[in-house]
Amino acid sequence: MRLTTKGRYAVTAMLDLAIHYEQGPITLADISQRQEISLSYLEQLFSKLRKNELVNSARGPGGGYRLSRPAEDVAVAEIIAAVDETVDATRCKRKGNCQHAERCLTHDLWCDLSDQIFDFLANISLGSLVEKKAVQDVARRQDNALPLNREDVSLKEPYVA
Amino acid sequence: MRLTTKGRYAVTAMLDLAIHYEQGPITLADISQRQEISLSYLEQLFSKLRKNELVNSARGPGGGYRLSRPAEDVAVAEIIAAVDETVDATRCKRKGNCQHAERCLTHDLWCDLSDQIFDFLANISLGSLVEKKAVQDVARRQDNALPLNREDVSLKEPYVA
DNA sequence: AATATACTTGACTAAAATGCTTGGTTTTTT
DNA sequence: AAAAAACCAAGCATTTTAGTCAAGTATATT
Repeated sequence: MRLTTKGRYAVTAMLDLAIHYEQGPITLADISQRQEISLSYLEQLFSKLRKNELVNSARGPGGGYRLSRPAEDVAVAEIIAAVDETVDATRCKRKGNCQHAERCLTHDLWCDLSDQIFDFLANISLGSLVEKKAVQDVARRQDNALPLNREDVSLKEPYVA
Repeated sequence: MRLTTKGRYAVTAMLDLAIHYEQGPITLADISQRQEISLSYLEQLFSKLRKNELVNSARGPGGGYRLSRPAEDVAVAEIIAAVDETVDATRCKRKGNCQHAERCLTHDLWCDLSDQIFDFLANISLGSLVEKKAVQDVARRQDNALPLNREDVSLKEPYVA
């Protein structure tokens, strides 16, 4: 299983989209500021998310990204798979050729673990995360810290990390 | 969760110890040949395993390493924790200060996942692995490929990777 | 039509982690 | 004494990570 900052960033960004779904297309600049992820890194991630049809994009002023499905139908496992390409704890990509042409001593153990992790993440949807109180609290804090709306963009000061 | 080759190597080496427990102290050179892990890397891993009291060492000819407890009482999670120092999927080491002084949007998700992985690995003992047929088959293959005993070391040819 | 805004692509890179290697030293047995 | 093993420390080459940067292309507003 590859579980790196990349996958975490992708899930965080997708959750941000889910939370602000009502507000129409969300720009990467907004996500960048709220979640403190560099804009160009987000661009890379969203390129993959779009190719995996997890988000739709709209160009031009007023554009941005939206979830392409209801948040309830998007599993965390899908998001990580979309950006990390693999959800696997073995070294042989489950082929069983870890030691020469054959399997190593612990091959089955890592396969079982991979299944376990995948099942866990496959059964958690963005929708279920949005409903959690802890998530809502953090989202409220982030929105208050950076209260940007399309109506009063002029009010905001430049963001400084 | 850090689940790298390091942790996999450590578990594999410990499983090798468990399988050959009857044969008295096992040298790292034996493990290195059977499991195809470099000797000096094994030394580093076993330094940590010893500090965590998972193995006992004996120096000098006829020396080597043994499990310090019955294989049934050694959880895979302990081994990985001993060499990787952490079994954690969050970026903040569970402190909840992932975003400035506060928690990030997905903090709880990664905490839950870490717990899940830890529970899985905490409930698998070396003993339960030794009993598995797949493991026994691989072990038999490895022993046949490199039939070194303390009695006929002179028979073996230099190992070539 | 001009412009602002948004997305796309690809090359590049600093820093960290990984998996070793080298070169020793001690300790114990024979 | 010689050999076999554990023990230790420093360094290193490669790969991966987590981005940045630059130069675009596309779209919507005005």
